[in-house]
Amino acid sequence: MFSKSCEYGLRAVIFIAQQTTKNNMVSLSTISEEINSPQAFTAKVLQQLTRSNIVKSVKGPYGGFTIEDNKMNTKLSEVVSVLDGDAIYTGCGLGLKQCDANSPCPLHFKFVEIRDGLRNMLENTSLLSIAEDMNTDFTILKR
Amino acid sequence: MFSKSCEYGLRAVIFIAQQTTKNNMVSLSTISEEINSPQAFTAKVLQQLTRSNIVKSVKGPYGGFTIEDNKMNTKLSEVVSVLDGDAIYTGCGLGLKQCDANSPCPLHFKFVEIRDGLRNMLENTSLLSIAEDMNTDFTILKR
DNA sequence: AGATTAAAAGACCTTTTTATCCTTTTTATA
DNA sequence: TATAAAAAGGATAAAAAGGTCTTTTAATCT
Ligand code: FES
Ligand code: FES
Repeated sequence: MFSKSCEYGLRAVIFIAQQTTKNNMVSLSTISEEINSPQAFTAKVLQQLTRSNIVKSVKGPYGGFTIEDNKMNTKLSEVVSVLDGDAIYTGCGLGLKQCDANSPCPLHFKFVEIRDGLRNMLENTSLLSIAEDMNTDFTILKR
Repeated sequence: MFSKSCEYGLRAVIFIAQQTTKNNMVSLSTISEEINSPQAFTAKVLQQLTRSNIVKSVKGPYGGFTIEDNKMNTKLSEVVSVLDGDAIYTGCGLGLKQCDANSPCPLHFKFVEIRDGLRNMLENTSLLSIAEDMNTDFTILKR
């Protein structure tokens, strides 16, 4: 479904969001331990999210990653879009160069339902809401 | 969503199914032209589908690929499963080693809905039904 | 100022996926 | 039986994804 970059990125940003609700700045090494991801590779992913202004990075002692207040309502769809592009929201399920309801592939109408379901789910899920859920439910970010 | 192998495989098998309803045996070169896919690569994919007994291949002059009557009710889910495995039906959206409702990731319950929607759609769509649809609707397999 | 801490950036390596080429095997039919 | 058609199979190559390592930049604390 998602690339490894995107999986790590989502787990990382969710972890950072959750820690942000507790006012904790978290370092790369903490993140990669807590989400069980390769550290150097995760660094690359976080750089992309930093450049996209989804997370904020702070260098030096006591530095790390955090999410600014007004970014806590970032939707998961934006994170996916930054890391995997938006082919997943617009692409043809059978790989035609573009998806077009006016000359659809045989799977188009069934596929678009699923694709839109995914997009709506991601567009309606903010980092803040996930972080709040995590503080009440028992959910995990590593296994 | 799907790998290139799977996209080509789905398009190929759908094309073969449609031609099968007209009693046409189709050659690799015809298939790769009609679905606009790299011929040699498509050959590899069709070999997998042949070994999985989803399509039948016939060597020699007037040979090619066809689908036997009792295989026309093969579901798209089986084709996807052969070519991409079933991680797409069972895997965690955030990439945890396994998806488990008893210790779910923060996206689990929202993700499972989408994932099951996709699986149900593919499990309920047979080659025959797609082929029949194509004979009434205008749909395409190349662009 | 100098030492230390931590992220950013870029070069590099490895594995997997995608794709091509060429030879071999099978088979229909002239 | 020779020939041509067509799939099968193997070797290889190119591209993309996944991952590591080293150097640079920035912040903090003596
Ligand atoms: S054209 Fe294939 S999904 Fe829309
Ligand atoms: S545990 Fe992540 S989707 Fe089920």
